[in-house]
Amino acid sequence: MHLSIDLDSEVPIYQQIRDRLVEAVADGHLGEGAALPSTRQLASDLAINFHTVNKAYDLLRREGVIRVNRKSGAVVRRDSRSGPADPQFVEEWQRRLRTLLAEAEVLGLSQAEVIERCSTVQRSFGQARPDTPR
Amino acid sequence: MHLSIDLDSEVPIYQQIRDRLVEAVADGHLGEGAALPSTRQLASDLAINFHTVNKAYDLLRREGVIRVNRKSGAVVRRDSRSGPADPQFVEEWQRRLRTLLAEAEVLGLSQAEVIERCSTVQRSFGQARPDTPR
Amino acid sequence: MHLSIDLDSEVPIYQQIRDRLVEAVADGHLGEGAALPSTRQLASDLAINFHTVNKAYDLLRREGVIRVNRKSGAVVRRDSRSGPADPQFVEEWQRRLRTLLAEAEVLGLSQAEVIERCSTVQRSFGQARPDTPR
Amino acid sequence: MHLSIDLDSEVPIYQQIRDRLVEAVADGHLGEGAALPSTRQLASDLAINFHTVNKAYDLLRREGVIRVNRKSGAVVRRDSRSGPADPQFVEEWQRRLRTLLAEAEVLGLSQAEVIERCSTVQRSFGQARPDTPR
DNA sequence: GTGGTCTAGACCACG
DNA sequence: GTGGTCTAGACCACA
Repeated sequence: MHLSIDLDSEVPIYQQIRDRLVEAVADGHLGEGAALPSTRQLASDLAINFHTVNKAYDLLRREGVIRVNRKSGAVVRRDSRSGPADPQFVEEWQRRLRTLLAEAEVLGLSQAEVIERCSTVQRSFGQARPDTPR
Repeated sequence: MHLSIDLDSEVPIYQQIRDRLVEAVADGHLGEGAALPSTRQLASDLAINFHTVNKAYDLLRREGVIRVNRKSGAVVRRDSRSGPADPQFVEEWQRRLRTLLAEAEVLGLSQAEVIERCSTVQRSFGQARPDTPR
Repeated sequence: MHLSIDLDSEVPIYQQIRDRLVEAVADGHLGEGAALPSTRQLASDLAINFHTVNKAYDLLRREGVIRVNRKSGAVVRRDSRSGPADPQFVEEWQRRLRTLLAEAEVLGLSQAEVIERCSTVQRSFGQARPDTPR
Repeated sequence: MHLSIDLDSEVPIYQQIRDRLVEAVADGHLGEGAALPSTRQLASDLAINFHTVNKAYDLLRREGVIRVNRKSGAVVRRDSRSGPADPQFVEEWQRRLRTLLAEAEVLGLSQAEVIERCSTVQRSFGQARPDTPR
C-alpha cells in the first residue's frame, strides 16, 4: 500500500491520508472487507508518527468507511456498493460541491468541460471494479 | 451584501467568507468590476474582526478573483466570462474534484445522480446572469 | 446458550460476554445453580479465542455472580433472589446510574420517560421467572 | 470549575472528564451557553496533559453536547431543555440501561428500590434549575 | 490566548 | 501484534 502524501502541504497529513484512502475505496483498489495496513506499519512506510495515521483511521471510522478491530486492524466497511449513507453526510457533501463548482466557474472552466471532467474521473473509478452494474 | 457564516463551523471564518464570495461571483450576483463591501463594513455586518475579512480578501486577491485598490476598495477582477485562469489552479482544482467525487462514491451516490446534482448547481449559477452565452 | 456479540464494537468482547450473561441471570434464563457453557464450548460457538471467554468468567467470578469449579465448570452463584450483595459494588453501581441518567437528561429524554423505560426493562426481567415474589 | 477525577481508575481519564461534564450539564451547573474552561486551563487544574482534556472535549463535541469555537473556547450547546436528540444515541443508551438494570437485579436490589434510586438522582438534577417545567 | 497538528515515546488492554 | 491511552513539548492557524 503506497499513498502519496505531501508533508509540506497546508492540508493536514491525517486529512491527506483519509482522502487518499477514500479515493482508493472509490476506485476499487480497496473493496469492502479489504484490510488496511496497521497504523504503525503505515506510519513507518510514510515516515510519519503513528498517531497521525491513527487520527486518519479514526476519522474514517467515524465516517463509517472502515471498521477497526483490535485483532484484525482496520477493514473497509463500505464501498460504492454499500447503498446510501447518512443523509446528513450527503447534505454536507452537496455544500462542498456547490463551492467547488463555483470555483470552476471563476477559473473560467465551461460548464460542459466541468461535467466532462467529472465523467472522466467517474469512469476511472469504474475501471478497477468493472463487474459492478451502474 | 449578506453572507451566511457559521461561527461554530470547523471551517475557518475567512475561508467561509472566501467561499461565499466565490459563489456570489459564480452565480452572477457579483460580476466583473463589481465592488465588494469594505472590510470594515463586512466585518461589522458579520460581527467579526476585520482582520478576518482582510485575510479572506487577501486570499481572493492571490487567487486572482479580485483586485484590491487602496482608494476604491476591492473589485471583482474575473468572473466566469473572463477566460481560462492559471493552469496551476486548475490542476489543484482537479485534485479536489477527484477527492469529492470519491467521497460521493463511498457515500453511495450513483454516478448518474452526482452528475445530475452537478448540473442542477450549474443551472443555478446561470440564473442571475441569463445573458451570458455558453 | 446463544449470546449476541459484536466483534467490531468498541466494547471489549469479554465485557460483552459478561454483560450478556448478567442479563441472562437477571431475566431468569440463568437461575441460581444453573451451569454456564464451558469456556471452550462458548468460545467455539462465538468463534473467538477461549482466553477471552475465560476473562469474562473470571470477571463474573470476582463480581460474585458465578462460582467456578475445576470439574463442574462455572455455575451461577447468585441471582436476583440471593439477597443484597457487597455494598461496595452497590456504591459503584450507583455512580454509573447517575452518569447514565445524566446522559438521558442531556439527550432530552424526560424524567418520566426514563422511569417508564426502566420499568419496561424491569418487567421484561420478571417474565422468564414469574414465580419470584417481589 | 472543579471535577473529581480518579487518576487510578480503570476508566480512562478523558472518559471521566466527559462523564463529569455531562453530569454538570444534567444537574444544571452548566446550562446552555455556559463556557467551559479552556483545555489547557482545565488540564492545569487537574494536573494532567492538555491532550487528554482535548480528547474529552472532542468527544462531547461529537455527541453534540458542546460546541467548540476557536475564539471563545468550548460552550454548552444542549442541555435538558434542548429537545430530543439523535434516536441512534437513544437506542445505544437504552442498551446500556438494560445492562445496568440487569446488574442491579444480580446485586440483589429490588426493582422498587432501583426505581426509587432513579427518582432520587433525577430530583437532584432538578435542584440547580428549579424553574424548568417537567 | 484559543484550539489544532505533529512528533516522540512509554505503558497498557485486547485477543 | 494490534490498537488505545497518556504524557510532553514544539509549532502553527485562527480570531
